[in-house]
Amino acid sequence: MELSDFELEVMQLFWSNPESTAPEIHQIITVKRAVSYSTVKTIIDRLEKKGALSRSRQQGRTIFYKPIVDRNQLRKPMIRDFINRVFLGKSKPLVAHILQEENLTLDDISYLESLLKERKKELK
Amino acid sequence: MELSDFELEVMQLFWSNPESTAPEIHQIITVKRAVSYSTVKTIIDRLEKKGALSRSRQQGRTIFYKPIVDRNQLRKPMIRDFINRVFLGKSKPLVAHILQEENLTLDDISYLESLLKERKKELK
DNA sequence: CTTGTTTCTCTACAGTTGTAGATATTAAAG
DNA sequence: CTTTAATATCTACAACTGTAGAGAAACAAG
Repeated sequence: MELSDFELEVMQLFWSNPESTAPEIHQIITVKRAVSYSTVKTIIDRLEKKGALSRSRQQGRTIFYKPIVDRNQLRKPMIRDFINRVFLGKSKPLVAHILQEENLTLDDISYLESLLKERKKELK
Repeated sequence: MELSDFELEVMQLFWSNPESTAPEIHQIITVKRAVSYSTVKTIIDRLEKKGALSRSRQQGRTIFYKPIVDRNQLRKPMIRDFINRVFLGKSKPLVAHILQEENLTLDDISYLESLLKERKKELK
């Protein structure tokens, strides 16, 4: 499933708030930046057409939508694609960059260390 | 600097082969998939217009281009952007996914472990 | 009921992207 | 020199994307 930036942004909101309406999503986005209701509704329509959302129920005129595709399911190919495009397919430099440049708490680090330990065990 | 997928693909080739010509780049891409010379040249023209490439010299009719923007310099905002779009700004789940799902050698793991150790030292 | 408000539907449009043909121009080959 | 091959330039176009207005339809309020 191919999603544009804005489509993905809207999907994120649906994943965080399943069973939402177009006005609600519009409301949330409006807090951060100005965008008209029409625009948001258009994106939702496109997501519906792409099969990423579906109508779950209706209250008066108002339509409730819910995500069809799973967040983690989408993330997987997106990560692979990103690594391919930006890092020539090699994941190590991406991880290295993040470990060096991005904010991580001590807890994060411990957790990631434990993941590495796991992987190491499997490989040996 | 905003680059499309294809533009990025071409830039990758220039980063790997600085001082290349349009026919050369076309040649390389053609090995993997069919695309006409025109198409490739259009992308190169756009990259030049965006200031990502510049003409370095000419041999007869043939123009040599070289990358202006730096690969790592571009990667940085792209990673941030990706984390924002796909992971709501949190880098841990991205790293976690890669550590669990992507191919890593024992050497990769040791290296990443050492990076984590570094970060830990700084945080304490 | 009438009127204002909310929400939906439909249509539109400009910018970007991937795609490539037509044409011009130069270099190479004979 | 003429012909051929290589390269560059210019133009075009359909699909996708972000953007939103106009109008319809239905609900809420008086």
